Amino acid sequence: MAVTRFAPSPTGYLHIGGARTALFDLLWAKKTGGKFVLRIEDTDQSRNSPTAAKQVMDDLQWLGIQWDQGPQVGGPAGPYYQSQRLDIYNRYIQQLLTSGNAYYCFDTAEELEQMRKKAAGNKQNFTYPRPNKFPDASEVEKAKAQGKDVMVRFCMPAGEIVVEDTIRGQVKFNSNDISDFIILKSDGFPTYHFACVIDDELMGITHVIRGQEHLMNTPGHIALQKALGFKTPVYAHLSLTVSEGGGKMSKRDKAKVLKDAIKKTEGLDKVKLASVAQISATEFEEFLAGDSMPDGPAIDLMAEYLGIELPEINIVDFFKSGYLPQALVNFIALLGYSSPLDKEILTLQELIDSFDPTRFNKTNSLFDRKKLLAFNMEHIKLLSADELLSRYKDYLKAANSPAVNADDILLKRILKAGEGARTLAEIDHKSRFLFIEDNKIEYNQKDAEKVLLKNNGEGIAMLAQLKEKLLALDKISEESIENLLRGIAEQKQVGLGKVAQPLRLAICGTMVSLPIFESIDMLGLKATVRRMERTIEKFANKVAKEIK
RNA sequence: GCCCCCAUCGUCUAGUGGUUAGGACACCGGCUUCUCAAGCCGAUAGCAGGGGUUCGACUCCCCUUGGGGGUACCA
Repeated sequence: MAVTRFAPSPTGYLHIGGARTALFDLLWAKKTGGKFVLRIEDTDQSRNSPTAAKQVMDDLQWLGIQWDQGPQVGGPAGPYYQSQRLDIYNRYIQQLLTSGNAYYCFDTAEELEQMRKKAAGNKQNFTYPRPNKFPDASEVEKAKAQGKDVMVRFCMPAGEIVVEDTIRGQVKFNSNDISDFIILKSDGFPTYHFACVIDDELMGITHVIRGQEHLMNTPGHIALQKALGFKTPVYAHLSLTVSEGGGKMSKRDKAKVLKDAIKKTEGLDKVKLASVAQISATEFEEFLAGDSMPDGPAIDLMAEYLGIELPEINIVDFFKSGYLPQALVNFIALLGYSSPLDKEILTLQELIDSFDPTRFNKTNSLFDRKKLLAFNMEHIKLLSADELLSRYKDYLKAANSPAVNADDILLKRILKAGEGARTLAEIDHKSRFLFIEDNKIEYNQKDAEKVLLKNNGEGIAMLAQLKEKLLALDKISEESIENLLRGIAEQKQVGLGKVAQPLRLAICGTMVSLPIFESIDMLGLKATVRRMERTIEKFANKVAKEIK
């Protein structure tokens, strides 16, 4: 019976790394018949956005990762927002202060910076110089009166600390390397290290599953647990997901692509761009110049304005690109973990039922988008027609597709005709022609050249003949259209392509669409003919010119 | 700099002293084909390097190299 928790800090959308951690939290809890707790770690007043917690929860739910205890659903150990638990933390701070395991300090950021520089100059790892005598109440009062910042640090005990990690085995740390870290900030909020230890105990968390970036924090947490008389949970530090460029996969990957694009764009209106992104000119310049990155939607807003595509990092990015949550869940579950089942395409339920915590591996993994695409295709095939339809409608809405208002029957036909697509976006793009007015079709010049104009305009000639025969058809159906087109091809001793491609170009403007018979049937005879006529009209004189 | 983690095909991985080192995705070739996909068939491809231990190392130990993480009044 494992009680696990996912503890995001609400600074933006849920990203792929967080989703993976949450997934394994869920798998572990469900497999053992335990509970999965969601806790919002909003102890950084400057970085938390009020909407982010909601976004994170929406994303989790979209993925099908539902928590048993936490915001929206409640539970025995609430509240589940850390910002609402300040009085609890304060009680434990007092306990530590009284027992001599913590002490006040008053350093400014500048003073700390100086100490760090000095340590670096000596090629030494910086650890906070613990005072021989801890400041007493009167000194605290004095510091407060002088307007100084007051923080509380944890007194790191001496000796070796061993982390027993399910994935990594024993990892040993020397306490001398670990600084007396701050547990209470000058704004009265606890730091992550403190709040998480308190809450894990109070919420009965038995298994802490988190990214490897937290491994170094663990000895400090264990020391804290000992000082407080808490139990130490089972730890499992997950290998990280890295991106092609190397480095932990994060929104920095998006920032990099965006920055490069901005630098390449000539005559760019930077003031306008900053305003689009809803950031100040200073923030914008800092973003361009260095490593700083605006929080929130700024990066996506700029990319949208510039019309460039950024790599998907956040869960919503994948949603908007036409991925299925089932595919995403399946894919990230197989990063740093392998299923005991002898297949790779797995449902969430299969993942839960077969979950085996000994099957994690220690190596970082690269997020391979091509493989995700393949998984997505398989999961599209796995869905029932109704499930697919429902997902597709959600997608169309998110993608602002003109197909949003189409009725279910048409959408189902499109979905059927689009079988084999790798993303919902592909299906949408291949069927956009159905939702454009006849006279708004834009022709791809290269494609038109190839199928209409080449060989003295044989494509145009084909269209003219086709039009007559299509009109003569007494009953239009996929079958009758297919028979007609195949008949013509046979009669003329040419491949079906010679007949179908000009037709496709006439109705879609491009050489890529859903299969031609279905396409025409869905479009309808009248619209098809109108588009053919328009195409003939538009290109006939070009053919004449070429013949000259 | 210091601390910590890691190392099997291009990628995700199986493998726990004796295997023809297996699968999936990608790539390449072929078939199929009304486009893009899809489908079918096939091929190429891997134990980072060096020392040990052992009758025997992909597997255990050490070193080197490489990659990653941490080094905040962020989480």
